[in-house]
Amino acid sequence: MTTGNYIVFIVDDDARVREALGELLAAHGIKARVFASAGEYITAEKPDMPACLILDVELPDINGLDLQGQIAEGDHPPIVFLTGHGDIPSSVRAIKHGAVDFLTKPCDVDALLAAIGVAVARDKEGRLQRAELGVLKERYHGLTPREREVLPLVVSGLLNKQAAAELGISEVTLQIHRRNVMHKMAAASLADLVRIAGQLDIPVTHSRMQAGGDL
Amino acid sequence: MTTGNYIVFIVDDDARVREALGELLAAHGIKARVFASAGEYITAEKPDMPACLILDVELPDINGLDLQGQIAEGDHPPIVFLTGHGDIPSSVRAIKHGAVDFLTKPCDVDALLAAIGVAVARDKEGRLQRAELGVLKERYHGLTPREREVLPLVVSGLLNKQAAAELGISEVTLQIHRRNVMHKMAAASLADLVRIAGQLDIPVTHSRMQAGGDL
DNA sequence: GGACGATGCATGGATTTCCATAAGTTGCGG
DNA sequence: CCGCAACTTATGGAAATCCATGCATCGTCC
Repeated sequence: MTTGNYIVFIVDDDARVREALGELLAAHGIKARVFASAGEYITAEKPDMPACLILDVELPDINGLDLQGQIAEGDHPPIVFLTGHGDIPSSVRAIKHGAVDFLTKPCDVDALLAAIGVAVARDKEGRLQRAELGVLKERYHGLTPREREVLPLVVSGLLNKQAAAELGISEVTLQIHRRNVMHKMAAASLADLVRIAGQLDIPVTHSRMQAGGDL
Repeated sequence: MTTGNYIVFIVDDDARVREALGELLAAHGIKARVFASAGEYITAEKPDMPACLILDVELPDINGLDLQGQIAEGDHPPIVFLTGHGDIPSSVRAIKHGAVDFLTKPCDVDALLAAIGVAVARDKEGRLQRAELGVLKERYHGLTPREREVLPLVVSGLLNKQAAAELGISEVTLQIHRRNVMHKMAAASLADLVRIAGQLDIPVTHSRMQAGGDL
């Protein structure tokens, strides 16, 4: 097992719960940081590392489920709900929105630790994904407007000739744009570029359909 | 709104519930078919159309959640759980495993109808996806063993020369295989073939990395 | 044995892509 | 005004791909 290089955020309005959870995790060598309210959690400076959020549903300022919805937009650690007065609709909503688990107090320690493990693993995976995608987006950002027009045509499978006609420029010019795109996107081949474009959700605007070559 | 061309399967051991649900759906012009047990549902001949499965957790033969696990392997309609004695862990497990909703009796009619709507929409989408993927798999199945070796090399971005060397055959022969693959897979371009290979989860075994052409 | 499909190789030409070199316009900011 | 970035075009040769035609071997099935 790799070193547990991660942190667990705990948001609960009950000081005793915060203390108990903190000690429990500390006893297992897990770094933790507690917050008494949603607002406190949101405004706090959080370290940039794999994490997991243990969230109570009943909070003094806003509902835990609503907090889940609010932070759903940006990057946020996977959530494990831990509540004393949970009901089925809440749990359903929580899981539907991506929560790792929905536990009720008092909860099984093993179940909690397992949920934390899953959440952290998911976060690590997610962070890797976001990092990779971030690199691609950065490269895409470095393209000139014209190059951003060329890219979808190329990955659609158009010939240089056809793509050039589409843009109303000469084939030679398009070839240069295409070359620049390949370089800037660090694609080793057209196949690579197609996959990169797929990850960036670049739509296939034109396709080179001709004869219906069925089997 | 398109015509409601779908059917709702109801699995519940309580005859009164079956009857009530059947009438409720009939009153809304929704086709339904009832089953008294999981086994009855599994063995029954079910029409091939968009559907949705309303499932009770407590069944005479096996647990509803276990049934969900069993049919998870193959194609099955999205599940809406409807139970009288639900608990949070059950609901969490159900949703985690892909159930559309987890409702408790007596349940809100609107909620049930909404869940059915979501489930049917999801099934329609899923059927489309499976149909497309099925066509691709069929085409892939039509490839010869050698062609199935050539495909991953080609979509990895290797030059014909390199791919040929990889297989220990001449470049000419590889070109022929490549051509056949394109035809059989009905790919209009290499870009197309790369996307198709992606849908078929064909791994990129070799890549043509050379100079680290960073920005 | 013969038909058939899979695999293999070759030649040759048309098309396309890849690459470098050279050079022109436009528009913006220092 | 000068530099710079973006966009544009041209020429020319090397490399790769696309395509057709022809042919050989091997194993299987009828």
